[in-house]
Amino acid sequence: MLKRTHYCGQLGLSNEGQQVIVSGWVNSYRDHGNLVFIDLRDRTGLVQIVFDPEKYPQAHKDSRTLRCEWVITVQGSVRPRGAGLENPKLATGKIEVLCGELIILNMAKTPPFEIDAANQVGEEVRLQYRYIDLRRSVMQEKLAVRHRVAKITRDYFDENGFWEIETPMLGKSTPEGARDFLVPSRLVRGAFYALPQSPQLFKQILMVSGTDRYFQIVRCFRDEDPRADRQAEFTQIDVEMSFVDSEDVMQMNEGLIRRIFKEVMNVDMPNPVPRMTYPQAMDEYGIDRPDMRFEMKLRNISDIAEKSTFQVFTSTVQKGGVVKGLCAPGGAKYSRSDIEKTLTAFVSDLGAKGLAWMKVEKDESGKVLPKSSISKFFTEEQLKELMKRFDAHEGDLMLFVADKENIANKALAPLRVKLGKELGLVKPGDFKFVWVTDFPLFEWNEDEKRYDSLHHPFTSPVEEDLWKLESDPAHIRSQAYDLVVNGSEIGGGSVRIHNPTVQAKVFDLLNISRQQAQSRFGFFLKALEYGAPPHGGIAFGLDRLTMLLTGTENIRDVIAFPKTQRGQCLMTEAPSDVDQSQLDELNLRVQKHLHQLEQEELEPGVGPKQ
RNA sequence: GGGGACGUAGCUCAAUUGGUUAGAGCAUCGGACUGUCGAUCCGAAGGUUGAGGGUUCGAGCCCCUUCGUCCUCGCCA
Repeated sequence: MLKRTHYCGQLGLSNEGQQVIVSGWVNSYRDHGNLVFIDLRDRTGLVQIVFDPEKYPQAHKDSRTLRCEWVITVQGSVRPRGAGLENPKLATGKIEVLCGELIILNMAKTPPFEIDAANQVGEEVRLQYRYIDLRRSVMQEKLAVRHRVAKITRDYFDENGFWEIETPMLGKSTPEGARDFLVPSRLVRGAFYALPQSPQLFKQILMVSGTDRYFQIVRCFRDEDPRADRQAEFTQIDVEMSFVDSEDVMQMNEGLIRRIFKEVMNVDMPNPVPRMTYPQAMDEYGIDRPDMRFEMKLRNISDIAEKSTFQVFTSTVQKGGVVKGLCAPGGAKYSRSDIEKTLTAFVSDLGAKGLAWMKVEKDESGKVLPKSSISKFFTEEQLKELMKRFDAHEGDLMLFVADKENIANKALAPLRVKLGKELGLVKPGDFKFVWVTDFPLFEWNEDEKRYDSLHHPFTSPVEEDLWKLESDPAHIRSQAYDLVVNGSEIGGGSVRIHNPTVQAKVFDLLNISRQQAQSRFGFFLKALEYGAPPHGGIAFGLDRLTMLLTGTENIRDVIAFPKTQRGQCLMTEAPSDVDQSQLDELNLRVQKHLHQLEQEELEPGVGPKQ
């Protein structure tokens, strides 16, 4: 076998005159009857191979049979291309390899799509033939970035005294949080493992174990419906530290992100990273993960709205709701139908009952005032006050939602981001980092008439709020923190409860009985009683981080073998039926749906689609 | 579970109001060609219009069911 001496993309003028051996896939071929040209591809890039019948007739003859995606090895000499023959589109375009010996290692069927045009090919086909899709340089770059992030993570934590410790994949199901993926046990009949939603309790127990500093790049599983930026199977950079407060955890871990952005993107993350409290984030951005790349902050105008004669506003405020809005700079260019069709539809999909609007324009007398069908319900004084509240100028568009505060926020936050992008307020290549802190420990669950953890039940309250556990749980702040980049939460964590008494009180408030707590988390509560150090940690979403670093909005782009929205792998066709004998061993029986049975009746002997 | 978009040749897309034999580009196959680089030129082949049912003289198009992909709400401690 001819052993490779160089990667295709590495060759350049410095190799002039050298005998080289390169291997890879035929990216394209151009047969002139006389000369034959091949662009050969490996993961580093392309290089042009020339086959000259006068110099190497055998290689030339063989080269005429080559087709795209065949796998070949070429031995030849590097030579500069003549004047005017260089290809500026190719990194190796100043040279070419004159082939002396061609070895065809493998032929290939015609690929289902052209690799160079794959960015226009439907994702379904790309996922079916993922091995071909991944040959593209853009995909290989994403894989490389992901690798770089993992490598930097391991180096960084190693340098700081962390150990990478694996935790079980086959774990115990707990009813809290997301739906579990279950794995039936063969040896314990009728019992199930759950795949981990995160290694949360294990990493805390590792702190009790005296491990002191732990990290893991770990696969997690949550059986919930996917979105563009999440799927059921994902990867966390999971971290935990002992004898620390939240400042220690934030500083240590922003150091990791700082290094990643510097080394991968050459982006300097500010030091220190700006902080924002949860109340401020909700107030000004309507969401706990504010996109700080542009202003356009939300403003509460309930006080002004209350004084108007616009009933939608006044009645909302009287019922305890709010009138909140934003001012889109230059937004007056939206036509009335843009606003009332597109923007109103956008917010009503998010639960808002309507969207009030005012364009800031010059009237006949030259006065710049908000104008719309509802401006007549406001005095000129009030209109001016509105403009002042938003610092609005001529040509701006003010938009308002009147509703319960959480609904107004839920509608306005995505609207703000949509408008920010549409109005070009987001600069490409801009990264804005912020730590969001001071989350409430609980949120009230109206349906269940109890409190829910905002983060998770092991999050520690802020010490000076501890006394409120009995009297005022709704206003306890937690020692939790989220790192947000460009409106995307890339990591979150907290200082944990290490006191069994406090942990028990929290379970009480979550309406988890002592007995339930014992059966679900007994092993963990027991561990806390045997000398738990104060500890805290964080987890980063490796997939989302890689998305930011590669500039994609699709999580499947940064996962080598992703799943579709129904959790299927189109390449392997998982999940699939299993043999009856496997089910028997596990003591499982599968109940078929009616339409499945009907189909089998129609086509005897044909099972459901695999 | 709800809402939306889509599904026509290997790929990306056309196809008038429901009307003749469903077209084009790229890819593929054959041929030509002395330096191309998304080569070019000539020619050929390629279709159960995702599947099933219905309406109709007639369905890619209308209706129903179903399968699949994507986006989204719910969900995601």
